[in-house]
Amino acid sequence: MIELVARRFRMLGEPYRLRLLQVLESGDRTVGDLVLALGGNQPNVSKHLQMLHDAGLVSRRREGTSIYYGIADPIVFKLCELVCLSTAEKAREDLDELNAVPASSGRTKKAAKR
Amino acid sequence: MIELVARRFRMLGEPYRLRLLQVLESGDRTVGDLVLALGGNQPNVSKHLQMLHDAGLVSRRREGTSIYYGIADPIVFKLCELVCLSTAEKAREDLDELNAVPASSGRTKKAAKR
DNA sequence: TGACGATATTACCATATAGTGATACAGTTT
DNA sequence: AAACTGTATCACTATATGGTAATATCGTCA
Repeated sequence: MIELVARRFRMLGEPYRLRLLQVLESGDRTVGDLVLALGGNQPNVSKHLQMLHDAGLVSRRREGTSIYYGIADPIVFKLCELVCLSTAEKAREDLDELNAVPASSGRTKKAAKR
Repeated sequence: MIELVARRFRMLGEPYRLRLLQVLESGDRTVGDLVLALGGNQPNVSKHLQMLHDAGLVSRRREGTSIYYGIADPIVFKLCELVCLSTAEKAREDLDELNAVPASSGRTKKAAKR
């Protein structure tokens, strides 16, 4: 069970796949559309889409010679929203922490506390 | 930005790390505790904890010679809950789909529609 | 200070995964 | 059926990642 959950997170742990999902959020697209929208070559896009489909995150339907992919599980966006918020907050904290060390450029105190 | 979000998802895409977080949900633990609780060797556990700490998901505090790790960002559990629900649902659907093909053992109709 | 317990780091190997070019396959049109 | 378009698959390489053993580091206590 944990293995399945981890696998799902891994699907979202790839920037290109996140961008694919991001484009699909505005509506179904063909493989060609996605290649044009994001760059990269077609086999790679197909491979990522295949993985997302196997994981049940995107849907697939044939229309003539084209194949349209779409979001199958909207949970993706809830997840991304949560992670975005949390990530942004951490980034802000990291900045504050840097500013909290008003020392000059060189290694002034200790590099960190380990 | 997308890179950071993806990195965060990747942190959750490893079964052993999910189990670490699962144990930490019930309270802070030392590295030794976690080694005992989950098995595996100490360097590996330390490495995973280090990664989780770098990602801002767990906290770390020293107490004598021991180091206690704890959950730093409770978002983890919201995420896991969502993914668990969604994963379980997909598993159920997959089962239904299998049952919907009442055919016998061999390849009776088509393997799949590709 | 020297020995000890707890944790971190290093070095290494094995495996998984992403990217890419060539090619195969499916559907359409003629 | 042949040619064409769109998509999937294969084969390969490069890189990233996890597991493990050996070793270093840190804090404590005698």
